[in-house]
Amino acid sequence: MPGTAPQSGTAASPAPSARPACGGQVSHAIARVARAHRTTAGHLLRRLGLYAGQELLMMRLWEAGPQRQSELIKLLELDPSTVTRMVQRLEQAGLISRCAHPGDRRAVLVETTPAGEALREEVEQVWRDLEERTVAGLTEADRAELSRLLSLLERNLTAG
Amino acid sequence: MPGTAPQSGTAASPAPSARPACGGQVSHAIARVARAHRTTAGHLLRRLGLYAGQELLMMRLWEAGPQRQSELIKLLELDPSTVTRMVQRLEQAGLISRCAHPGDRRAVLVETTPAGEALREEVEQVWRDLEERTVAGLTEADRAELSRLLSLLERNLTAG
DNA sequence: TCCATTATGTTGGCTGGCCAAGTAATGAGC
DNA sequence: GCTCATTACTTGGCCAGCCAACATAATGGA
Repeated sequence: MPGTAPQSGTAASPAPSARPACGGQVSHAIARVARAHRTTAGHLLRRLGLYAGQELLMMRLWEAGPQRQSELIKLLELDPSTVTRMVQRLEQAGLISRCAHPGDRRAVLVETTPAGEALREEVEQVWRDLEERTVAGLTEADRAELSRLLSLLERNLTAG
Repeated sequence: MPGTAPQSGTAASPAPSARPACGGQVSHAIARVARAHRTTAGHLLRRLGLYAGQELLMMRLWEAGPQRQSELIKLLELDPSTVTRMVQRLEQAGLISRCAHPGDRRAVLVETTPAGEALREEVEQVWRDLEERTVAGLTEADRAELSRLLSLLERNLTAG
């Protein structure tokens, strides 16, 4: 019961939100970490004129070059409608351009503009900073272990 | 300046064989796991008439009883506007009710309705299922290690 | 050749979540 | 009492992301 002495004070010696067993130990932790992570990324990216999530699309284009939207959807594992709108906004922002696919009139080819290309270094720097900040204080062994465990979780959660 | 060098001071000894480390090893993993986790939770909750995120608010109310909105904001670490709308929707769904705080005419007291209370067991079961599914195949030691590492990440990311 | 199936993308509608700006009530200081 | 900062909450606007329904185009089979 949280009713016991919620009166702030000095008792907060351990972790701030000391939340003993309330069912979803790891689940809660994942959710909290992920939100903080996304928020941090969002703040860093906003100075570049991007919103969290958009940088992943740009990164794919930088790495793999012009692609059809369907390819981006597969790679990013997003809903088609999400990518459609993201592409629309990035196009309006002048960072990417769309053109018809020669040979498949259904498809849309997406590619970066010079302005989009110009962001590459900064965005990659943001991600390096973010990663560094995220795993600060962890040993190499810790990082490897964390990657291993997260991979297991991802397999668990994408299986069904 | 950052030229073409692989950057990063720490040696990337772990083979970047298949998935070339594009900067955010852990960052990417966190993002992917969290999205899968949230999506899974969303699917499970939808059968109960809830959206991902709403269950956390309900859980707080179940555990701590009627509360002012400002308290929920602090506990959930959400933006005030987010909570306002979440509360509006949950009220419209008949799961919670709002009433004026006696003694502070600014504040709003939020409490569960019988319909909201009736969801408690099912939602808690969903979270148990979700947790079980998330950490399936991990040993007790793995789970403890994962919790420890995630706590460190959270501290890193909420520090700034 | 024609038709059903599949692939590609779009729009509408709904949510969580944030920021910025604004209203109303409280409380501290003078 | 009066002023002013703080607190509590709301609204408008914007984004990511999902589902459902849709129109178009390519493909495969009869």
